[in-house]
Amino acid sequence: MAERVRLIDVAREAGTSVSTVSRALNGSDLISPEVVAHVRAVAGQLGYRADKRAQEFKLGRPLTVGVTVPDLTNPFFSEVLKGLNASARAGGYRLLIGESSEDPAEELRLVDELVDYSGALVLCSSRLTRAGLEKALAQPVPVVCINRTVKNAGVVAIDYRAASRLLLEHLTGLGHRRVLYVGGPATSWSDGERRRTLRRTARALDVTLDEIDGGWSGNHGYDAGPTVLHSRATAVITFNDLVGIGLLSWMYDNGVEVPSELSVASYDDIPIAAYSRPPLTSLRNERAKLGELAWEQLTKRLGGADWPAPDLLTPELVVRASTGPARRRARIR
Amino acid sequence: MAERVRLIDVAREAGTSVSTVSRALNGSDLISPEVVAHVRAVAGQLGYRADKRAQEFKLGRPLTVGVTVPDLTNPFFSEVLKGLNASARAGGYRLLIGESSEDPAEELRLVDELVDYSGALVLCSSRLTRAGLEKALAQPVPVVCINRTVKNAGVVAIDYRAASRLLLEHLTGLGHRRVLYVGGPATSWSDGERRRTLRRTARALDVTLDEIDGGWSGNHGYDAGPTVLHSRATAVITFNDLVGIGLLSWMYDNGVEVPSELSVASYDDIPIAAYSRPPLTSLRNERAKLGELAWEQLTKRLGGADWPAPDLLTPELVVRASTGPARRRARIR
DNA sequence: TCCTTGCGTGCAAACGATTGCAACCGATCG
DNA sequence: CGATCGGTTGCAATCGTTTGCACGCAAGGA
Repeated sequence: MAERVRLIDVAREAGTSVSTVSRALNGSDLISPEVVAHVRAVAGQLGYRADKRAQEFKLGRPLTVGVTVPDLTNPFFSEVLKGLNASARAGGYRLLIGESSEDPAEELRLVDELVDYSGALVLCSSRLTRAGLEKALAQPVPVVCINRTVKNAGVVAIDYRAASRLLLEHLTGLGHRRVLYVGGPATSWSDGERRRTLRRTARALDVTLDEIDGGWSGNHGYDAGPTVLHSRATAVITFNDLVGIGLLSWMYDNGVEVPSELSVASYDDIPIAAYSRPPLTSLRNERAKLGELAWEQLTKRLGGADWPAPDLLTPELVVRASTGPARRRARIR
Repeated sequence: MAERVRLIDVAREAGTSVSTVSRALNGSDLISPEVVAHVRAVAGQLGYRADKRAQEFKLGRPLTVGVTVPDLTNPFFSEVLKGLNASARAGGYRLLIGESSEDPAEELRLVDELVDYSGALVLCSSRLTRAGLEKALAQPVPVVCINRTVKNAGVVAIDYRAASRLLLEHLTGLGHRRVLYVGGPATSWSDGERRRTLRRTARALDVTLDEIDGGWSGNHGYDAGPTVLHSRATAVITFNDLVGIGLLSWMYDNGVEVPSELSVASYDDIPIAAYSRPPLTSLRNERAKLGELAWEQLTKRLGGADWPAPDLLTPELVVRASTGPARRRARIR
């Protein structure tokens, strides 16, 4: 811990004025090379670091992007953040991260707070109500939504239509005709999309689709075990891998063989999905890319352009051992 | 997206001066209640929001805490961040998060950058070299290290001595006399601590301890499978749960029964550990609490006090099905 | 020699908020 | 009726940096 060195200290030491120092350090061209060298040397020696707060303050625009995520501990969001963070930093911006704990009210509070510090907002899998979202969009900064489509904002999302089709076609290919969807958080737009596209595709493929409510974590999946068992479905699709892994765990504890008695597949393909038992069939999506695209949209918008068209990312099905041929008849216990 | 409302706009609208508005909004006591009410009303109606950058700039100290973590996608770090974030926000600070991707050089770069914006630094499981750490501590802001002990800084860490003892006593209680440790990243201080304390405790308990190198993720554990199998150990301790789950997965793929043929235990107890197959015996630690304690140390220090004594958190062993009685003889294949 | 030209430099004004200090007001007291 | 005082309010300085503008000075042309 030492004292901060300011521009004026460098100026004094270099025997010149603050403006000269500023220009020398910022590489203005209307200044002599020798002075630049000298000032640079003095600044380096004194360990001068520009006060970014003062700098940004003067320059006007905040070089910060506020981001909200429902849950920091979910690998899906961490990886989106990873991608966004990398891109934003490369563009000279930094991230201010807020976690809403899956709570719409808290998310609204976060938006309200982040906007005070940020020049732009990214809402990742926003759990906001329609009205809340309107309010967020009314803020004096551009907003990008990841995994939620909305007007007057940037949109980057996973193509759930393609996703659901991949899943269901894989399952029908294995002979499944009755599929159960274990849902996610009620406030999740992406859960809604998954349901909508699954229904639609199921109709097209002549598959019977049942749905139950679930949640976003392992225990939600585990708790769904009994209901799943008593359903007449031969295959289950879970909201995400954590739910899927929880469900697999219940099946294991209760002696249900996967996939011979029941197939399980899921969305997201987080890394640990490859190491569940059996390894989970899941939809791989480029999460980091979601973050990168969000940043791209933002830069375009900050550059003065209109919002570009939504970016849709098509996932890829990773088939593992948790899905297999359907049994001819429903399980009987 | 609307125009920003400034203090002067409110002043004009309320027919008063900026100082009065400022005082009214900040609750100064030398101002008449009616004016306060009026100004508040006008400000609210205009949707005034103080420019935090200007505010902080004027006030001098940055209300930001910079944090580095090796890997955002590791649930351990996400939860530490969760705790730290909650405490810091309650204290009026916000978090600037940097991810080093387990790379010491990148971490150093991050520290360098974060310090420009932050009034304090928290290094979470710092992978910095000794020299790098010295450099970080020379920055003009207070620094707290989570899971790394160091002088002239705040320290919050898990009590690995107690942790290792809990693990080894559990295993010896089950009759294991030969234990293998599958290690973590070479740059990890906590891996060093785990090794050191395991060795020491093993000696005390008269257990033979072997060690191999591993890593921090599921595939590191999976890849360690063959080596583990050919070792003569009857029990394995892994660097963390991800490694443990990866190892379990290999054992499953290769027909090794856990725990009858091999016991597996681990550090951290991330949520998904309960849903591996078999569920993983692991050391639960209060990760969020690590973040909270880090904040506490920081506030004390920012308040002018010296660094308090290091906080050590004792973990709790959660026994699940991945550990069981040792076989009488080493596995033969 | 004087005036232009142009480069290099410094002065001072911003950015938006906070705050010490002085000014002002009405009321009370001598 | 004038001085004093407590309670409110506004003026202006300030935080550290950037930048428009004006100034100084040397060189070159008339």
